[in-house]
Amino acid sequence: MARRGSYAKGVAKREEILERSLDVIAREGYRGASVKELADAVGLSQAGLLHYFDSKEELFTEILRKRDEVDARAYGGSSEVVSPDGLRDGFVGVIRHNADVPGLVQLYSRMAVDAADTSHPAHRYFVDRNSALRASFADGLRALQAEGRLTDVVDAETLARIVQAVADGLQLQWMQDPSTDMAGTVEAMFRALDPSVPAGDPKETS
Amino acid sequence: MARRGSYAKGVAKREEILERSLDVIAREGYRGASVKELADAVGLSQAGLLHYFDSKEELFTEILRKRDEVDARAYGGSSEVVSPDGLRDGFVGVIRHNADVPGLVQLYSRMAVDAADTSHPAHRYFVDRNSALRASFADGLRALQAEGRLTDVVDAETLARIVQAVADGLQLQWMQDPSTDMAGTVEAMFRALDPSVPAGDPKETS
DNA sequence: GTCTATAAAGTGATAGAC
DNA sequence: GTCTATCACTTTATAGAC
Repeated sequence: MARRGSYAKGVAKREEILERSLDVIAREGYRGASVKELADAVGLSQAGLLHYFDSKEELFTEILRKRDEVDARAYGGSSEVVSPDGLRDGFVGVIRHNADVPGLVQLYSRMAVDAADTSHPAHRYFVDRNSALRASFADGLRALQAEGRLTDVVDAETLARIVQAVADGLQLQWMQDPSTDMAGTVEAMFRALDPSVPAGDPKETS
Repeated sequence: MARRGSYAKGVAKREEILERSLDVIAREGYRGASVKELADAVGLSQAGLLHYFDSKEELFTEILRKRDEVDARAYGGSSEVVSPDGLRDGFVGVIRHNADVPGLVQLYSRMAVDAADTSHPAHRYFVDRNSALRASFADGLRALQAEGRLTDVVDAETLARIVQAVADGLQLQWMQDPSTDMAGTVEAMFRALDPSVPAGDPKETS
């Protein structure tokens, strides 16, 4: 950001790098990859890649941002006003999709841990993203509560926090054991929190 | 493990190292600490510390094990047969305690990500621990279901998975923003899943 | 804009003295 | 059992050629 190469061409190349990086990491995985590894995969030298980013940490933070951008386009969860069901389905859709891109899940989780440090470039990214995400969830969940399809024993903000925690926590479980059904479990959670579902007939998860 | 120094004295020293490590990491935090840093903190040279462990990864895995051992003793969640309420309260107790040991939360989360790799020494630790934990949860949750204090719309195994995910996911949120009320949110979750709680009077979280 | 080359600082692990 | 010393690498970042 704010680098002198921020002219049209440089920006385009930057975007291209981020998109290629997403692709490569999604396919080939991320295990604390070095700048050099990513550079090789992207077809640049290490120095050539870092020409576009101030540091490794900034580079990987931007990759996460780009991923959100792509996901938002594909699953429409961010800018538009959508129905509560649309938001819920988009959320589940992203989770289902995540099972196909293990490297990105790993990158996200790893960065989430590293960014606990307030001086990490991704710290602000996570804080902002999480609160925006939760606010958006809370709106959708409030609407579901109003329709009687979600418990109102707990306020929507707290439920949003819980929903987000489930999604992140399931990723950790899934990384250890890829047979974990992330999307199915999230759907089960919504069912469990839906007072309009009749008791006593536990449905199968998958 | 299985090192020739497995005589009484060596074992005792090993235990002492692990306990000191827990203490130091809990207090001073863990940000991908090196063996040397930990060695200094524990009062040994790097080589002196590694004399007791085969590798860095094994060392940190053992620290996690020791932590479970300590927590199990303090919050009695593992070996004994306890009431469903005891198990639930122990669980919430551990979570409340975790807010006082940020370094351990960070170590745990970091290792959970790294151990996604099946060849990581902690991989088996996490797989075993998670399934044991979930089995234990499932038992307790089943009992709660039988008493009508927990939804039976979803089977106990899946609920156990959800509960674990919430705990792990909240840790990530809390690391980014320490004002996150992990224990309170978990309690809210149990309330939200309790069909005997009357609707319509959302209680405050904390 | 991209490269090669290199700096500067770690890392985990091991050999060997004591 | 613990230390010092050192090995063999790897890492990010930067300087400077082209």
